[in-house]
Amino acid sequence: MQKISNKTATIFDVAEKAGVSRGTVDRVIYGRGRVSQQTRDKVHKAIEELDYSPNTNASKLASRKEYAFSCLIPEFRKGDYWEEMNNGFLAAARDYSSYNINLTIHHYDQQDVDSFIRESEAILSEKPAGVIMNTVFREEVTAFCKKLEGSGIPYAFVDNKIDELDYTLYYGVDPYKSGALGAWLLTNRTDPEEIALVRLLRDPSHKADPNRPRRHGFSDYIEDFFPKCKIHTVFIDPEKPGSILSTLESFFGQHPGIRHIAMTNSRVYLLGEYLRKHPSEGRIVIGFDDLDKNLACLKEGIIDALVTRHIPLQAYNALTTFADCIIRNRRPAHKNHFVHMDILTQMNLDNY
Amino acid sequence: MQKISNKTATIFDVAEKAGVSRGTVDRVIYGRGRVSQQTRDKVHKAIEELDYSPNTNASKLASRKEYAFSCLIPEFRKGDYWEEMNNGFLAAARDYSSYNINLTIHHYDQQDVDSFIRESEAILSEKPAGVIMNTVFREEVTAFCKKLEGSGIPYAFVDNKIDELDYTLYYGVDPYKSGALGAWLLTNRTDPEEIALVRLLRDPSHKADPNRPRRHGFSDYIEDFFPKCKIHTVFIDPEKPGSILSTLESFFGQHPGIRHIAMTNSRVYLLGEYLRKHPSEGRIVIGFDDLDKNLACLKEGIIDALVTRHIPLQAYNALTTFADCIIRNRRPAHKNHFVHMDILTQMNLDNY
DNA sequence: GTGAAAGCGCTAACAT
DNA sequence: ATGTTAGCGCTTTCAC
Repeated sequence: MQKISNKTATIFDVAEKAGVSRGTVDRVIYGRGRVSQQTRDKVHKAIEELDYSPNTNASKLASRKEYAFSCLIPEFRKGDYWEEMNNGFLAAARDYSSYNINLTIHHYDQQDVDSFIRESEAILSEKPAGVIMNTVFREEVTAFCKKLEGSGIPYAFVDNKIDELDYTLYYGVDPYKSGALGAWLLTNRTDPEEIALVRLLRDPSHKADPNRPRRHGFSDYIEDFFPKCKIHTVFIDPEKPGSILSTLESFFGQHPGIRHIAMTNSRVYLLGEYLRKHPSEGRIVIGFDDLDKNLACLKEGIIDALVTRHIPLQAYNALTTFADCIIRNRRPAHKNHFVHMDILTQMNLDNY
Repeated sequence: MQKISNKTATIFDVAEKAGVSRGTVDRVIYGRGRVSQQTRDKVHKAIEELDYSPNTNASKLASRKEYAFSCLIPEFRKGDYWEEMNNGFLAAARDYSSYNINLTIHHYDQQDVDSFIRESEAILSEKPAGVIMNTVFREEVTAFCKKLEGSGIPYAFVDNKIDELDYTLYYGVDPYKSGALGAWLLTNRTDPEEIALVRLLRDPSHKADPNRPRRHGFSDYIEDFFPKCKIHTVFIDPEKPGSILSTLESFFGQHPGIRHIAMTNSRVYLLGEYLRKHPSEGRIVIGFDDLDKNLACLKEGIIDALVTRHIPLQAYNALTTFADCIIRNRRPAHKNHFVHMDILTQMNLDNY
């Protein structure tokens, strides 16, 4: 029999033991003011001896300082990947509202660098307590981050990152590994001779290619394990949904031997119409991310597996962890928080 | 651009708007006392109009009532399944200590019904605010729950449940489905002709067989999809680790054609020695639950996949959700909380 | 550099 | 049946 009860020490106990006031203990813990080294030591000693840890409820309740966070992510349409992210941020902001957090989410057009620059300038003028963003435009993100550093504003990355920068926190999967996992799933059942990698046609002028690491993880895996396998790339145009079916019919007409199909972006559901119209025994289709439309395809049985993680949860955790760091004036326990990748199939689709 | 800020209404605002005192609002919200229907309506109206929701930080902080929870689960050795569960409960109790929760965990011997009865009697005499347990001994659990109902003590199940009983909450996977998922994983790569199902030899007198539903899910799947496949059962004795290797060598010596091996309990790591000593190309081994030892086998590559979920998290969520219900005097949003089943392979083992 | 004290929003015991 | 009020443990402003 084990008993857990709960007479935890309070800040008052620490103050008493250290022979100082509660205010001083608070200063020591969070580095909120100048405290003499001597008092600092006494307080740390008392904390240790009492095994004190702050009551977060009281802390949140009493905290009256306002923290403004800015978020800079791609704009989206209903059901898109970034809508899920957005929802996660909103949920975090709501749940942390008792911490006096407010969040401003800025959206930019992934096809338009200028929109990114415009929004990032807007954020700078807001002087937020912290910024959280993804890193599609490498160069511009770097420039923005340097400015943030200049203003002493900490920033965090979600989904992808730029290793060279001094970010506070990263939350996301290892994209390269996720690509490899997708390749494994695709080839687990049967060895591939030819693979179709379906990609999204994007405006050739735009500079972002956020899925590159994942794609490389995918193709490296295939090259390593199936060196004789040929990967065919076919582009479909998400802006012209009506064209997708015929593009695919024409492509697969020319490559009748392909049984393995993958899409390394989040929109494998775009294949739905084609797959439904051309059922094929022994064909395997994999995709990424748990968009509702993707899950529906999985359920329907026209795609076989998804590599994903809880998107909103990732955003939620990123913001709350980042906020905790800033409020507590701390660095995070882990700077890089790699998120576990889930494998989703028809067999374990429920309750996700 | 979206802005989320946070001027949430307080209980004071609600009281003012409804023209009553804060105490009354509290009574209405949590049904803590007698309030006239008229005031009740006024308060509900004010809550609605202000979109009020209680500040949980303040709530937890102010709550001084003590809640004693009792937990009744199997005893365990280091690294066992139930140790993980136990850890989850402990973590929940710690995190909720500011809610004045204390937890008493009772352990019984899964081989010994009497120990279960003894511990359950002890719990009854403790008169806890709630009891959380698993349901290995169907009959005795039922009797115990009836007594709890008689004393007005709510109870929750983890891991498995007895549908007929009036439990407050259940947290766990659908065990039947988890078995089917295991079977799918086992047979995904190659069709099986013969399967070895390795089971634990247990004292024949003991009444518990907690893995039966999972085993049935497993075998039903195989029968459905591979009707010609023969499932061989072999028992190993976990109490005599030294005997396992020879048992398996003898068994597989007699069945040299077997390439598919499954264990539907949590201890697939017990096969480690045999698998390591007898490597075999094209053999597939699957197991259940993310015990550290199982994960090590997965990493080593001697087993191929695990079906699992975050065990401590499941316990954690079960206790915290249950406690919330009791403290708030509410029923849970979902009585049955089916947990998602994760597929773990070498490819997505990291960061789990 | 440090202490004192007024809240934060809520609960629960005590009044009425 | 409803109002009043003293805390819960912490933050933060204001004094010194």
